[in-house]
Amino acid sequence: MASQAKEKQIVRAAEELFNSRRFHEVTMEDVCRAAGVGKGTIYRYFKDKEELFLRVATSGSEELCDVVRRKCAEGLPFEERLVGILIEIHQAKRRRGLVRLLMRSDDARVGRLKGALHSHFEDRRSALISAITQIFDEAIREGKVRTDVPPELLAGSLLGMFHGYSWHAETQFQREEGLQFLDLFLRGAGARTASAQEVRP
Amino acid sequence: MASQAKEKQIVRAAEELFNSRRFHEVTMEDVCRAAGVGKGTIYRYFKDKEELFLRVATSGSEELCDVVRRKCAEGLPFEERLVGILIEIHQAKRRRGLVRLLMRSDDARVGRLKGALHSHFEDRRSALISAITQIFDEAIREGKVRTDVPPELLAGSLLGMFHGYSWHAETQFQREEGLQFLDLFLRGAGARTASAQEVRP
Amino acid sequence: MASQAKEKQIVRAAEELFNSRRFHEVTMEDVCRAAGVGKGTIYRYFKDKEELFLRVATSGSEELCDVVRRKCAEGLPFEERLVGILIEIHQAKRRRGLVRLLMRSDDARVGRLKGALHSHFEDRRSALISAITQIFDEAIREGKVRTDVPPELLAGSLLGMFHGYSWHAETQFQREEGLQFLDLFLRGAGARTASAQEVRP
Amino acid sequence: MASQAKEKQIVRAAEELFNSRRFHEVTMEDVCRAAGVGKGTIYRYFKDKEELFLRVATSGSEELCDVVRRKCAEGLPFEERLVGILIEIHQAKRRRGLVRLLMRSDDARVGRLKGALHSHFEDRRSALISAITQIFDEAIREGKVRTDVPPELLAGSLLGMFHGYSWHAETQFQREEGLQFLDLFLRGAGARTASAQEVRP
DNA sequence: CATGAATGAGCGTTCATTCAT
DNA sequence: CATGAATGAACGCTCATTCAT
Repeated sequence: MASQAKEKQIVRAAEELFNSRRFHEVTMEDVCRAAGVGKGTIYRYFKDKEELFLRVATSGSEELCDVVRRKCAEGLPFEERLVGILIEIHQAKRRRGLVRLLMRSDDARVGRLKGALHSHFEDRRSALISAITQIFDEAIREGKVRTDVPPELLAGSLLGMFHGYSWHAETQFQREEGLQFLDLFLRGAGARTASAQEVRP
Repeated sequence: MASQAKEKQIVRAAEELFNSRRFHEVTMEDVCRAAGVGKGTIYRYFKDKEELFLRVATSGSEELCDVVRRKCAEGLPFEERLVGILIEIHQAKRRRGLVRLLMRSDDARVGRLKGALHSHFEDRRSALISAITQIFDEAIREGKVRTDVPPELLAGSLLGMFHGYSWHAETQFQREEGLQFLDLFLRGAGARTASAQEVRP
Repeated sequence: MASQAKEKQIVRAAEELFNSRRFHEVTMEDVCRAAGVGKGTIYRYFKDKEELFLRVATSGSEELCDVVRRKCAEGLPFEERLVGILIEIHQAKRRRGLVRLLMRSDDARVGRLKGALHSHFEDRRSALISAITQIFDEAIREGKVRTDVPPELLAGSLLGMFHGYSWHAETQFQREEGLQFLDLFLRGAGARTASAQEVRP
Repeated sequence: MASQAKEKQIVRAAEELFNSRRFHEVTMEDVCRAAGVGKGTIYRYFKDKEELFLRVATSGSEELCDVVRRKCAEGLPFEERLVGILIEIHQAKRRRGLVRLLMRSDDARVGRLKGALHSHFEDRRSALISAITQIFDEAIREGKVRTDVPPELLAGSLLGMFHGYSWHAETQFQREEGLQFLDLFLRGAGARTASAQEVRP
């Protein structure tokens, strides 16, 4: 059906605009011009501006969640899977700024999304967190990760630290950087004492 | 001078409103009603709505920066100073939602603040980061922190991880939780091997 | 021809809608949904919304006029014919609110109908009035009605009084009520003096 | 207070427009232009277009009711009072077309006025009817009017007949025409028989 | 200085109308 | 012919901003 395509067309145009300007700075006129459709057309697909915004926000995150879940299921060592996920997240952040919302859903904006949409959005965040939590669950069982911190908290911390870390690496983020970061996360910022160093030859 | 007081009055009222609603959902009428001043009065203190918003955002962060800088200068062990700072940040986040901007100034919103105000705002973030960076500098000199990661990156990572970590601890965050978190940050999420554990008696 | 049927289908649907909502509250979408036809189809039968509205208004009145004219031609005593007409009018008002326009074509709305359509509509009113006027003409010739008031004025007055009178008798209006009303119209509201009463045994 | 004046200014401008065009043909821009005020100003006084329309409709009728009530209280013969009232109504209809609504409040438009405003409007009509009803009450006590028709029905009929009658006398309507009309109403349209004529010498 | 009534540019939204299918 | 997705002119309404009091 052609309408699927047109909807995507609108979402994509809106995405770009919402990423570079604030909600109230983006006019529906901007969106329809950017999307190359008539003004009324947008309203065939979205009840109002708010719904369009929400859709843009959630659509990005949905895709990311799918990719992440797939990565989780891969039969690789947990470090490799985490690095893969981080790379995906980093790319998604660059492509679609709104995914950022996912990483800080305490945002006032998200807090006020209404009803079903709100929970749908929260679900996305949970989905991301819980996908990563699963990896930590396995890693704990394998004795690879400390057991005194709930895996969920580990997942949240990983995501948070990555957000702060990748701040400086705006350009690209590939396997190598991913491993560096993971080393910081897994071994900690503390100095390695002589004997501790020996442990990891 | 009375105007100082009135200005604070307006900022405080606006702060509360901007924390619970989006920029475009807060009207100047709301602000002046909440502040108990006439509508025109606001314009004696702030050029326009945007400037008011910025002021609210920056004023919160400015206070936080001051507190953090003071904490940094205290002659305590670096772990204690970090915990003190984290507690302050946590409280500031609860009091003033806009401080959150500080912790993720990659936010599209901040990215578009104009001219002098933008850099002034960026400065706040840098101030926070660099205050913490200083602590890490010292800690590196004392051999307490790993040297293969630039201290600035450590500061960013700490802040980020804290953001993710404290997400689950919405209620309160005191010295004890601070130490737990710091342990995670410094020793990492990886499992302690037998010999490594011995190192830290 | 099928188009005749489809046109009627549309008019009937529109009729119902225009009776319960104002012109601007009825959308063409409402009409086509109610009529069970495509949106574009309406435009094959009516130039625009205005024309549809007019057609609805006039179509109701046209039917009424036909019935009234037929009643006029019946060879009954003039009182009986008038009562028959009133009953028809009353029913038409209930069925099709727009007939009301007929009875008060001074309505601002009617006053602005354009060109040919306007006069066509005015014609309907005239038709109604003149049908009744004919009856009065005959009655005057028979010496049954006062001669100092132009029959046209009598017709208008009858219609008007009936409108006010029937206001209270929303439910039903049959021969008996018709005769009561006619008595008021013909003998007047004034008290019957003793001798005057004698006159009508 | 100046706002009273400005409100009246707006109502008057709107009145003129609503009298010559339909609700949906009058734009708020038209109104504010005609009233000589800014667009936003209207919204300080009226919640929306609907409320403005309602106000226009009711304000005209309120004034008329006052005048009519005053006329009712005058110590004149009932015929004189009725004529006075009719003249007022006629003038009001010419000045303010919306008063017409009063005379046909079965209008779909009125039927859908919401809540308090609806009843307020219905009240006006009742007020008009009941003022006239009072006159008939008195006249009945004086034996001047027939007793077999409820005075309320007489009032409604009078108003209705007058509406139909005055249709032809668009120009002016003064005491003389009033008496002619009243004669029709009181003595009826029926022919005066010889003896009946004698009764009223 | 403080106020809030007044303003009007500009926005979101609607809906009559068109036209490719 | 019938359809309904697409259109965009036009509208109601908001609200940041001004300025007379």
